[in-house]
Amino acid sequence: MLQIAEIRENKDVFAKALQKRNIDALPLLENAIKVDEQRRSIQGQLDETLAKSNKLSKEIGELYKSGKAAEANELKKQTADLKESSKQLGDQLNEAVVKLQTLLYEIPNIPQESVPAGNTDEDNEVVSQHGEIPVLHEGAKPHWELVKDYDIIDFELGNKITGAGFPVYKNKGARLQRALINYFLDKNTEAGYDEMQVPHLVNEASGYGTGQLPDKEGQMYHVGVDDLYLIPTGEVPITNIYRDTILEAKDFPITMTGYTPCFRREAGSYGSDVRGLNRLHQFDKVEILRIEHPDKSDGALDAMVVHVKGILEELELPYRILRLCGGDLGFTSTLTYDFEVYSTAQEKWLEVSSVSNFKTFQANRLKLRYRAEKGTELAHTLNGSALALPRILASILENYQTTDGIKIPKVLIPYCGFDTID
RNA sequence: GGAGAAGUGGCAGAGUGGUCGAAUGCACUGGUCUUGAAAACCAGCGAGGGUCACACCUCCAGGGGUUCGAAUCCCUUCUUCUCCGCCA
Repeated sequence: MLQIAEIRENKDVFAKALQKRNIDALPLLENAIKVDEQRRSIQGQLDETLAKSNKLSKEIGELYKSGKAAEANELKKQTADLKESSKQLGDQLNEAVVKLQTLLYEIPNIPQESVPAGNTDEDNEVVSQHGEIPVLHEGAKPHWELVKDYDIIDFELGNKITGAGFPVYKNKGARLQRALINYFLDKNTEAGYDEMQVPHLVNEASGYGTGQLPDKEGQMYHVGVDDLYLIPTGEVPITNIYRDTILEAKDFPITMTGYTPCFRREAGSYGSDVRGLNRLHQFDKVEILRIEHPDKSDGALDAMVVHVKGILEELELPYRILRLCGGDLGFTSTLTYDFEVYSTAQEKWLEVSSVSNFKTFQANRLKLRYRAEKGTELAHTLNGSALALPRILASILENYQTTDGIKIPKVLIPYCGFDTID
């Protein structure tokens, strides 16, 4: 959520930057400013009323103490009006605050200068491409056939137990899955990220903190009886560790990693995009997060990109890096790099990581600040996947297939304990 | 799940209807002293709104209520602790 004080000062700049998202934000911003003015005016009146009644109350107290009960009772009569109007003003203030809040929730984050203009994922800018796209043997198959042939992932079983999008990983498939999680966590902790193991269900406040609520409510599974949400990403619980926190400047940077399953309803998805492992209701992901001083967040994003590159290089998968265009940029992000791995058998690029700088957008909701020279300032938050499992798994299976079985990438062999799936 | 107790500033811990945004100690910051450090002493030190800056307003787990006035009384939710029960 943007800060109203910032909006007040940078209305036109913000509106211009938001054009990259193909929205005309000026009316939204102006409306927010208007409501904020109302809010401040009401607040002023309320404060004045409260100041008066505070003063009266003090006088009444002193009169009682000095035994002048009659005079005190006289003053009491004056408080009734004040009480009534402060109640009314309080209600009005509340209304204005909620209204402002609602408006602010609707305004997405300001894209950075470098974000390219564009509408859809076709307009994303390819920053770089790496690795060799392998030439597969005759009759190479997409992963959903391979997993059947080798009996390592069973979608039908998942259907039986739960429903579509909840696969069962079997034997070497399960082992490879575990290997990937451990490998990713090791890479991240070697790079200095502190490993966290967090709850997989979160409360409403956490959902608001990272921005899943109120707008993406439909994407999360909700446990009604206990009013808890299954996490759609580890970002939610891990970032919320620092909700309502004031850091010291020396605490920066805070770097964390964690493995969690992720649960997404994916309402409205269909077609070949959801085939096999391409889109699931439950999947595994290892996440990296950083909390940074505002001066350092741009550099931190670059460092995260380098880190994810390193992992993909080790896995020897062909990949490319995209800078998301304004139309494809997530609501809460100022700048996002997507990593896509090439699936040779499907002949398409699969997104395996998304690395973003949210600047103060999440921190404002989280009330995540640090002590600055004077007062407190909002910190910057960043996160990225390092990495999401299913599509990495899919591309390993597809790109490493041979007529003698599926080879395991060298770095994973020690984690798996085997070098071929056959 | 049942019974009881409790939730106050970074931490510890006073405060049970007015002068309390809150004693005191620790921690922290600045200063004096010292060759330097420690100790001692002096000063400062929560957050949010508001203002050019003050003033002023709000916040003592969350929400609601009583009262001229609430950290303090009442209701409710949450959390923690103790005992009992159940249990991976």
